[in-house]
Amino acid sequence: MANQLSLSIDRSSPVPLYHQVVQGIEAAIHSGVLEPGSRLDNEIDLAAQLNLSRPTMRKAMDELVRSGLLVRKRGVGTQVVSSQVRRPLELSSLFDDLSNNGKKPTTDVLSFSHVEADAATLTALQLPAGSKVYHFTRLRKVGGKPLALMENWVRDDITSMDEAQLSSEGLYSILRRGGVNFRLASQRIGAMIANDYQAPLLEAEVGSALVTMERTAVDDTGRMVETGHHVYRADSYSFEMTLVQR
Amino acid sequence: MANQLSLSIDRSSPVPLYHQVVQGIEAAIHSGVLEPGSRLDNEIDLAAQLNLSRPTMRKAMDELVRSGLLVRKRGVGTQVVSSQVRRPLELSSLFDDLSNNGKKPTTDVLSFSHVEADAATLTALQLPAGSKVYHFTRLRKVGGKPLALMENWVRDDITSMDEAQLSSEGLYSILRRGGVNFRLASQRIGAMIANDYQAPLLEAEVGSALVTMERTAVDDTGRMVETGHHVYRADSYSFEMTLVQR
DNA sequence: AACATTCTAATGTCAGGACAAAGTATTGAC
DNA sequence: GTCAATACTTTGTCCTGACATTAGAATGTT
Repeated sequence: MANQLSLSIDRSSPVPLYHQVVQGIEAAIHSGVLEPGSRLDNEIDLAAQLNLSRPTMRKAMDELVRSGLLVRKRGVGTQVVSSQVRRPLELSSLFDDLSNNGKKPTTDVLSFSHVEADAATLTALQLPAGSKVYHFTRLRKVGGKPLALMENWVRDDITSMDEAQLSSEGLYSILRRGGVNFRLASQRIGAMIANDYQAPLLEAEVGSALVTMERTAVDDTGRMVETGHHVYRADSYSFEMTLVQR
Repeated sequence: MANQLSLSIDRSSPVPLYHQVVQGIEAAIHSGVLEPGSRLDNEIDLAAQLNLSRPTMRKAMDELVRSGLLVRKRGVGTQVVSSQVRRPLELSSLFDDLSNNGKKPTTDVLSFSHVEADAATLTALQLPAGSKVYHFTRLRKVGGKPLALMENWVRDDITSMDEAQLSSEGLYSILRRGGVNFRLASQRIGAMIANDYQAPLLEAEVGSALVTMERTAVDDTGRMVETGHHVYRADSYSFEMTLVQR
């Protein structure tokens, strides 16, 4: 079962060794060098082949198992699962997702204000009473076709923003440039019926199906940075994810 | 910053040390002993306090960071994020989820057959032409109220099943007892409008919003075990999850 | 007082070793 | 030939040790 996956490790590179291994195996799987179902060499041999220690090799494989590309079984070995399973949902904005897929998203800023937060927003962002937030509504289109209607509230003590920025790039890239390091987000996905306000904007019929998402994002200092309520046309958007059993 | 979280580690227990630490810290966070925003002692001290090595302590904290309960920052320390963020979506059945929350779900088996798989199912489960599968439709109720309408296809070369089993327990517990070790599932969540068939069964209006989920589950040998198409009443169900930045 | 430099504390990465536990395959007894 | 006991392979857990990197505080210089 010697599956020679000729990876090359660059010890002078600033990217961690285990991460180089992760990238190498990912590439091998996606390119078809490692076929679904094939067995890898055992951890010790693999580590020896790459002149790495076993813990480093294990850390790399841990990540691949977590992301669902590999499957391990004690006493048996490690197998490649199906390469066709999709990547797990990531912490990124819709704008980035679309851009990365070669699409050209555009944004219409329907409203923009810098106002005192209402009670619900204060709770969601855990802000003291009287705090001000940016509040805006955007319509995202791809190829001229409306895809998503997005309402967001962003705390104003991190970076300033204006309408022009929002219409030319994604919210998350603005915030990242403002020094925000996102760490996690909790979100809820559901469904609703397009109402009189949403339907014309999304160029859909009143009563057609929409996917809803509510999200609150937290940065590395534990601050709640942003909360939003988005709706997507159900005929052009859905959430894909991979769940991994621990 | 000595945050005495008096955990006790049982070295004779079969549960791994790092997992005992995970459970202990989780409990401390949920019970409020560790408040959101508070800083933990550094890894080395914590390990010393519990008479553990640093790698073991780190592995425990890694898991907590991954699940979104802790946030680490190099040169600074480790903080508790927010106790109110929910646990990530897990690989379990709706039946288990409801049971664990103290609900009493019931299941009506609307149809059940053991037939040759159609083309779409053969593809989804990656089976050879002519394979037979179990195909059934179930209606799940909680407190007498319909919640979900579920259509599933299960390969028949793992365990046999019948209508009676399905009406008394969840699909996943049947499969687990049949020796299936689930490893991962890929799923897609979207929305649709209730049609003439779905609406009366779910006791909803035709045209009301439904959350849709398509899922294919893979076991530890890489076999596609089950695929299904579920719809949920949007007014009583949504998917909650936590995304963690890697 | 403002700025650059140095120091310190904490997490991040990596090594090498040891033993435990779980499956699988082999061997042996009947 | 069948079944149970044994050996082997592979992953799982845990340890000790070392150095790198980063963020922030303290310090010194201009």
